[in-house]
Parts: sequence; C-alpha cells; structure tokens
Amino acid sequence: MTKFSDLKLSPKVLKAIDEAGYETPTPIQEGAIPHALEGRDVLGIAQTGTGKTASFTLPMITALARGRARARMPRSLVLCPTRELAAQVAENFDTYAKHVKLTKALLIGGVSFKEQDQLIDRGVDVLIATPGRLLDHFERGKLLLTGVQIMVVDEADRMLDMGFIPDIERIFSLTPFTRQTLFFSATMAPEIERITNTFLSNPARIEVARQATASETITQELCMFKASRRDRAATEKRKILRALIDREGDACTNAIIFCNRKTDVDTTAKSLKKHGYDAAPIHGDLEQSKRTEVLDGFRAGTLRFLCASDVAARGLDIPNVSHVFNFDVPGHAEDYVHRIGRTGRAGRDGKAIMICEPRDEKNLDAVERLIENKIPRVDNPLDEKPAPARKDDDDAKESAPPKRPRRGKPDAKPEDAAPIKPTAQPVKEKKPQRARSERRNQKSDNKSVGMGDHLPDFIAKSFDERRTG
DNA sequence: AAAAAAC
Repeated sequence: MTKFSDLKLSPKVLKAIDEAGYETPTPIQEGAIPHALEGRDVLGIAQTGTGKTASFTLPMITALARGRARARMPRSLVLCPTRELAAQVAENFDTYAKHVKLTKALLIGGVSFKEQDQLIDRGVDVLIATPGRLLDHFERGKLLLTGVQIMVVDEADRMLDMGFIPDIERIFSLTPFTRQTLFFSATMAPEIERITNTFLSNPARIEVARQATASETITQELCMFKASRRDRAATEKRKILRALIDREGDACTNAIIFCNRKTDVDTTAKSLKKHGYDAAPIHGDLEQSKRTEVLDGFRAGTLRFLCASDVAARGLDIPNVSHVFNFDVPGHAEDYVHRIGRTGRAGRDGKAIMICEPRDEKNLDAVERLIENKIPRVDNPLDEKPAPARKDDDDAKESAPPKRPRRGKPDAKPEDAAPIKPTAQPVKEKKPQRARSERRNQKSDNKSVGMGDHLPDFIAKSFDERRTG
C-alpha cells in the first residue's frame, strides 16, 4: 500500500503530514499527487470529503518550496466558490507548510482590502481567493497574475452553479498559458468539460468514487407535517424541530439545521435560542466576521446547533457532525445529498432528519428519485403526546406577547419541558452495514449505491439544460 | 424560488 513517504513530496511536507497524524494517502491524493509533482495538469473528479484539498496543497507546497515571490506577483493561485471554503484551504496550507517558508494571502470579500493589499505588495507564494474579490484587486491594478505558475480551481461545478464561470475564464486568460493547472469538480457537466478542454493541456484525469455514499453511513428519516392551521404553520414547524431534536437525546451531540431561505435561518436560530438551545445562524447576508465566528465556534464544539443556508451545504469539512436536520425540503434535489453529506463523515455514523410539509411533496419526490430510495417515514413526535391541555404558541418573534402566568400548580412543569417519549422507534432501514475498516478502505472500483459509480443524468447537465428538460 | 459572490 502506498504511503505518503512513497510520494516524492518534500521532506518538510512529509514531516508536517506525519505530525498531523496521516500516513496513507486517500485515492484522490494517491492519484493526483505524482502527476502534480511532475508538473502535469490534473483533472480531479472527486467529491469533498475525499481528501481533495490536500491533493493539491501538498504538491504545491513541495513545488513552491524553492524560489521566492516577487511583489504583486503571486506564484500560485487557488480559486474557491465560497469564502468559507477559501478559508478552509488557507488553513490546509498552514497545516502542511509549517516547516516551509511560504507566504500566503487570503483574498475574500467581506473583509477590508487594506490588509490583503499589504500582503500582495510584499509578494505572496500562494494566493487563495474567491473570484469576485480577486478580480476586484486586479482591476484596482494591485495585482499581476503573469507570475502564476500553478493555478487551482476547486469545486468547479459549484462555480458553475453560482455563475462564476465567466470570471474563471477571465482569470485563466490573465495567467500565463505555461502555468500548471489543477482542476477539481465533483461532476463533469458539459460546460465544465468545455472549460477543461480549453484551459487544461493533456491533463491526468483522476476520478474517485464518493468515499461513502449517503445510504451507507447516514441513517435518514422523514417526518411529514401538516399544520393544524395555516397561520400556525411556522410556529408548529419550529416546535416539531425541537421535538425531533429532543427525541435524539444525547446521541445528538451537534447538528446543522438547513433552511431554504435566509430569513428562515435567522428565525429558526432565534427560536431555538429562545427555547434554550445553543444555536446560531450562518448565511450569506451576515457579516463575514460573524460567519467566521459562528463557524469556528461550531467546529470547536462551543456551538451545538448551526442553522444554515446552503452556503454551508457543500464542501465544508466539519468532521464531527452527528445530525443534519432539514427544516425544509431543498428545492434542488442534489442539495439534499450535499446537505446530509455534512454528517456521517470519515466513516462515522450520521443521522439526517427532514421535515416535509404537504406543499413540499413535489420536491420530496425529486429527492427520492435522485437518491433512488424512499426515505423512511417516522412519526411526528408531537402526535405522540396526548393532546396538550394548553397551546403554547410562542415563537421567535421579538414582539411576542408576554406569557400569561400559568394556571394550576406553581411548580407545574411547562409542557414544553416534558420529555418526549417516542411511542414507536424511528424506522431504521437496517442495511447490511459494511465493517468500518472495510468502508474506509473502499476504493474506486468498489460498487457503491447512490452517487458512487452511478451518476444520475441530471448531474451531467448544465442548469439551462435541466430547466429546459 | 433561492442561495452564493464585489463594492
């Protein structure tokens, strides 16, 4: 079996890998690193969670260890679709370049130009950026891309979804055509194919199957929910969410709760907090400092519930998420796969629970068609209790009327605090689980269900094609 | 119909 020490990485990089506790490369690393070290272009087709980031950072650090950056002329460039992903890549560089003298700058929006400018002025070896901010710097004349020897495009399919492809093409054209290009995408939509044909030259194509498919390490559940009255739907849905969380008990160490809309992310976070849950929101309308703070807290374990928009659905690597709650059925079926993929990572078990209202059933159908499975239905936890004597209608509105004093005994427990006892065990579709070690060693030639070997048609289509059918 | 990314 190949070890990192068998790859021709610099000894200083190997030392850092060893200190980080890694010995054996993942399939994408084993496939891509030798080609990248030879200076070849690489086309990596891999999902996140496959060790993709290190498959380009490690050879880059090795290649950049010689030589020095000149002012305003970065020697390498990594492009990422979201700010959080860019920050994550930057951290990866810090981990593996700790014994190498490399300078780097993170160019993302939402933070001041000044610091970024100063770093560029001094000269950086590695520039990690989101496209918008990078072009902004370029247009201010602060940045020359003619010295870029290595360029990385990460999560290209997501760049496509987000409309970044024109920017990417522009950035490509600003770098010398002699550069080495490392290009990563989870899928090969025609548009992505076109870009790679245009900007990569004779790339080594490395393709790895999804490390663990949704159906293997993630237990999925679906809770159907119909509001008792239309104007109570929002409040009742939040109540269901709490009940579903409570039903998981201690098994739910932390969780990401996905909502479709930014306003619902805020409301849900506020509501949970109000009910004593340790929750905070993250979405694109929040200040970057807040986004960073919240995500750091969740990673560190000081925050238990992360309420998120799809900004957090893809790519973010948080190893220990026990649960994903889909407060809404995602409007794009493929987002379901990305969202629940935040749990059950690195061979751990994970649980994904989704709430579905009648009006979301169309979207649910699309999800179930995509994953080629019916998600096991579980009881609505609120139906399991005897009809409440009194409706506790509080929600997240700041203007919520003050609570009336409770009737009855002063020490009577509010019904919300009563432990919710499931009358029926959630239906667990017990699939024959492969042994953990076997799963970890899963190679690309293994048969896997879901999105592994088999690629649903739609994934290979551009958004326009999907719309037009 | 919404999310992300630039000021």
